[in-house]
Amino acid sequence: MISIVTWNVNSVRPRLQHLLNFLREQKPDVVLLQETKVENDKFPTMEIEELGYNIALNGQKTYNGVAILSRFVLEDVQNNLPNFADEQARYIEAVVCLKNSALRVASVYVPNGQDLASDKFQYKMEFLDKLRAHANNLLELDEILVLGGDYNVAPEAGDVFDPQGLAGNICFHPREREKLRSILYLGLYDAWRAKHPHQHAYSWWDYRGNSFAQDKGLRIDHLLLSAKALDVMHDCEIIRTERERDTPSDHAPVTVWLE
DNA sequence: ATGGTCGACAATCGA
Repeated sequence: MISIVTWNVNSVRPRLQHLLNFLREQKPDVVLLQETKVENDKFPTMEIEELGYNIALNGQKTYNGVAILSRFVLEDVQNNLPNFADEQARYIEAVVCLKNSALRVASVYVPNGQDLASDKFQYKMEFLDKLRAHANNLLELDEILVLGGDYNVAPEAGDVFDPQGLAGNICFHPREREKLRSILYLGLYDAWRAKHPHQHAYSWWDYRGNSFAQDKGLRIDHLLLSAKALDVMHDCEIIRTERERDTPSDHAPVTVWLE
């Protein structure tokens, strides 16, 4: 059994103790981090390596930044989508070398988009288009593939606390949901939803307005699995307890276990 | 009622 986690940590440095405790307690095999908000030479590499992890980084100052932590050797590390000259560090991909097979993973940080009138929304649409094109190429390899990350899109009504009230809002707008579906229709599967067809649960809660206490959240952090990965999925859970801690990230980790 | 709360960074900006 191997476990793969996606977690938007909202800056790795103030979250380091939470992250190290998570690694010690849960002992995940692979961790896909988003919003590390730090350049590579300032990433807490030593502390994480001491716990037995290999690290691949695509860091950036102040904003964005993604990383892969792995108990197994990482090969073929790819920073940024190969078909998209992006100045923002939002994508890193690698092959995880298992004993008798290989697994390809990516950590994805889809732009937030701000609001529909913003040019940041156009950038979000373009990023999702480029991610779709690259995912289509990856699927041709017919591998065990896990594209984990903060997609900043809640797929369906059951993934938001107020589907009517949020219908036109960023992260739940029909245009974003359509783009996410276009990626899923390539043959990728939302691991958590596959395991919990009828449940309502969230992975992100705004710091503002006491949102977590009222469970006013969105499920925007996803582990998208190729068919071969879904075939061997054992479980998938949102680790809500991480959001309950003092000074948490606004996102909870999501873990998938593969046999 | 464009508020509210974080993080980075040093006055606002992004989320």
